[in-house]
Amino acid sequence: MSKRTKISEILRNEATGYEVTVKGWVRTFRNNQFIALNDGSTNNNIQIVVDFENTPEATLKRITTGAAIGISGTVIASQGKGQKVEVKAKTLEIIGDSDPEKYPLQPKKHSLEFLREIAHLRFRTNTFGAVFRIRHSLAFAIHQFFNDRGFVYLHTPIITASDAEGAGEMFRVTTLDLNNIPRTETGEIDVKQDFFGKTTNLTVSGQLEGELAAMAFGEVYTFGPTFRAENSNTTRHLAEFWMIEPEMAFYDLDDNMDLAEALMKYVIGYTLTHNKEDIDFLTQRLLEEEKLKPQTERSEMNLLEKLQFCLGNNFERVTYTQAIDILRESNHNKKKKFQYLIDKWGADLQSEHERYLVEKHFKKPVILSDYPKEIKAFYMRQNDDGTTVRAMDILFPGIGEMVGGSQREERLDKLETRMKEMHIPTEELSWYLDTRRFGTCPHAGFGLGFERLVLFVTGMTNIRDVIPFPRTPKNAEF
RNA sequence: UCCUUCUUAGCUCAGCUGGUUAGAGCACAUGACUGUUAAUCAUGGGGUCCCUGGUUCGAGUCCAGGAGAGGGAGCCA
Repeated sequence: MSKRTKISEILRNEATGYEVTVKGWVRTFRNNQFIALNDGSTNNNIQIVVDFENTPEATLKRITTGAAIGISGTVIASQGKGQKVEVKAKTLEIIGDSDPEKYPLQPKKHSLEFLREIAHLRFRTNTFGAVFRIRHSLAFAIHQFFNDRGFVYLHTPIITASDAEGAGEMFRVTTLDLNNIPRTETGEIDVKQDFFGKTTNLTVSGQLEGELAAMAFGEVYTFGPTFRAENSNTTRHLAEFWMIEPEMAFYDLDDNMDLAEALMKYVIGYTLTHNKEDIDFLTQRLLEEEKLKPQTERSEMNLLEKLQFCLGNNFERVTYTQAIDILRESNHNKKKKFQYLIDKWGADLQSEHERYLVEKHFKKPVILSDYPKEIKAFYMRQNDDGTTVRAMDILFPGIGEMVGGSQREERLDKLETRMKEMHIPTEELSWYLDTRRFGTCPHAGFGLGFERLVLFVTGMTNIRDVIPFPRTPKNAEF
């Protein structure tokens, strides 16, 4: 068989009367005659019409759900109603059999939980086909966005020796024999004998390294895997996830917010034009799912409307202090409907509060800024009030924190003082402090959780369904 | 890690106050039909009722412990 044509191409141009070769995987085989074939180029299948009267019985029996087949034939206008064009098969080759008794996917609706257990096959379903094509588009659009603006894509290390970032529990990296750990005279693990001669971990953030490069290139971004050994079992946490971390010299917090908002809108807009079919499919899928819910729990907007709304409206920008006032004055708080009632300034917001602000009060993405310094990291720039820092979180409906960022403290004395207050070893991070010693400047950056972005754009609700092979506590399958 | 719900056929699920042979739809097999859209119709095979222990004449059902999964919380992206 010759070079194959992608199904997306045949369906897109709708032309007829020409010869093609298509290859893909059988979704269903109806009436001993009609194959719904999918090759992953689009969620839509192409209908193959088999001349069953002139095809060996043994071959027909091998056209089963999941089998890989190749067909050469003519693209013709379809006599049926479900599609405009179809391929009338001249030759049909079974490339890879699929035992229908053992193949777990059936032409029916499967639960997401079941598909998660067969993550190696779930790409072959409509839902996951759409999700992972969108995931690809979002990744591509992110690079496009930054490249268009002259940012340098920086690869920060995955193995790191600094454990001073305080961004959560880390995965230890070692080549020591765990059954026979070398000890020092005092009984501690002798890390000098380990591969790097010191304690090393998987990265929890590329931010500190990103800042170093920003002090040379002006604007950089990272996009890579990130690892957190937290024992989190939620629909929005993974032990291994992908994060985008831009870092920009000569930016203040407002510039930072502008960039983050522009990025989000650009990549969402990109998928709306390049993944229209997949988004339409997911929108439909969600609508059907919502039919099962009581009226009151249904969303006001469908997925497509939600994404369009997000593009057409500015994100609401409020300070932490304003947010506390809104929450405190809300009927929800007065009627004591919050599990944690808002009384005094300074407490960290619970996710019920964030959800109230985003989903009930503003009904759109919200950028919260200027948090109390006690609940934020050491590197954030201190405001003149002495109590808040130039931090910002972008909260999205249904997802919560999608972006966390800040203007960085560029003043060496202030930074060192804060590090000492928070017991961050300054000697170990001397290389980081060098940026403040040699040509320091105002700068800012943020971290965007890639899977959370994919969650929002696809309308999926569990983060394990938007990464091919999720790593979570007690689970590293595939 | 905490709270909570769940675990019955390949999948989705029913199984009442404990009762004798555990059901349905889909899938699968066989046959019929042959322009079907998750094709249809007929027939058929298919079960460690998550595991361990207990209560009872009798446990899918009740109790205890364990494992796994879902949802919520904390932590965060």
